[in-house]
Amino acid sequence: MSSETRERILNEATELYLRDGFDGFSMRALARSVGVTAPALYRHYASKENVLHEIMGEAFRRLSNKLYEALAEPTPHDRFRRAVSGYVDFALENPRLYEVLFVPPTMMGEGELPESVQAQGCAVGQFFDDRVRECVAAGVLRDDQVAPTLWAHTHGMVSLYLRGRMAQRGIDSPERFREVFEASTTRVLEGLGGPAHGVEGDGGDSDAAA
Amino acid sequence: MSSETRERILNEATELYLRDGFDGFSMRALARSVGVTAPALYRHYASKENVLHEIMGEAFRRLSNKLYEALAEPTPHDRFRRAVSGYVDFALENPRLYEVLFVPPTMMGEGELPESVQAQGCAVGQFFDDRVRECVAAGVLRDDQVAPTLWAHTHGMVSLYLRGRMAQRGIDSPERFREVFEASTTRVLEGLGGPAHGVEGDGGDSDAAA
DNA sequence: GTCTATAATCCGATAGAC
DNA sequence: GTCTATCGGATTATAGAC
Repeated sequence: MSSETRERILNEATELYLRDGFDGFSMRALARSVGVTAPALYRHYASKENVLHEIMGEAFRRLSNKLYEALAEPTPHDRFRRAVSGYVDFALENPRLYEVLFVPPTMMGEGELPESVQAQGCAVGQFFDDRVRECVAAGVLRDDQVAPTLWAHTHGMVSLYLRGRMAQRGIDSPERFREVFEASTTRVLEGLGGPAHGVEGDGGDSDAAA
Repeated sequence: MSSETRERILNEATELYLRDGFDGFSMRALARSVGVTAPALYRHYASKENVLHEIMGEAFRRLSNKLYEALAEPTPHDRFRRAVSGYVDFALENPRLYEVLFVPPTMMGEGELPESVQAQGCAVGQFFDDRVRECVAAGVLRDDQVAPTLWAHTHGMVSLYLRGRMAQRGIDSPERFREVFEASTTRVLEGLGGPAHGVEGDGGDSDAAA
């Protein structure tokens, strides 16, 4: 069946990318891994760029699965915090998959992203928007404009750490990074809302403190 | 002279990268631009990877020059805000130079960065640390732990915008982005310190509000 | 010492036979 | 769907001319 082969190719492609990185990834090596010759791949994927886009889609899918675990938590605040920590977990445990999510268009070819992949990217953004909206409704966050702020802070911290740009400050291990990240997030959250400042959690909706 | 040729090669390499991006960059095209044959380049640079590292160094140098303009401002707070806005200006006006600063190691080859380039990266971080420390001394910011927080927020916002990850929220023009970024930064700063919350600016040290 | 010329090796992608 | 054969182009090393 066609989609079966496609799937096997994508699995091998993902593993190959995870093992050898971006510049070790070639259609010929992929063909060797799959056990066919290179031209056969073009029956399933239009181009190398196309395969890379699908790897990106796969990465989004895995990230989404990780994020959805947060929905098991009981309160909006817990769901939000677990979504953020799940996001960081994913990035630290799968740095290459995380990197491919934000690769500059310059490096993946000039072509547009397939709609399906773009939709998966939007879904991740939407997930955070929903978590934030929940928190706003519960009085934990001040307003729903903070979603980009919080996402940017999280992505920025992870991104700078993964590129070793924090080693100069002694932040050179995952453990140390988590400490710094938690502290930074708490700092940002305290300012961004919660009963401490703007919103009175008079209803006493349980999960107030960071 | 040797270093003269090296410099000319680097200039051409930077222009070529700016024009054609990462995957349009090749040693052959570079040689054509310079006016020599490809193998001649290897007398001056050990590899393509080496040239890319030097482009990264050049990008850091230009960013530093932009940042240093902030030192012309009179107060710590003004210097800090202008450093941040200069940082954003640089990123929006030179998106490809900004991208090369944070390119994943996976995509530039496995080799380590030259020490000189790494030092230039540290210098940028140090510059922000200094601006923050100044602000702490002036009572504008609460403590100097916020430097990574602010840098991460700034880099995260810029990075997500440049990758089109904010278009889904209608943030698809530089003007709109600047609005959102300013609002987000102000939000973060209000929480992170200043007379409004933690620190009383009783001395009334002039530059208090964002 | 600096550059050129040649060549080995790999890559992406296509055409056409089975 | 897969193969063989092949094209055009890229990186990189080596050998030799100025």
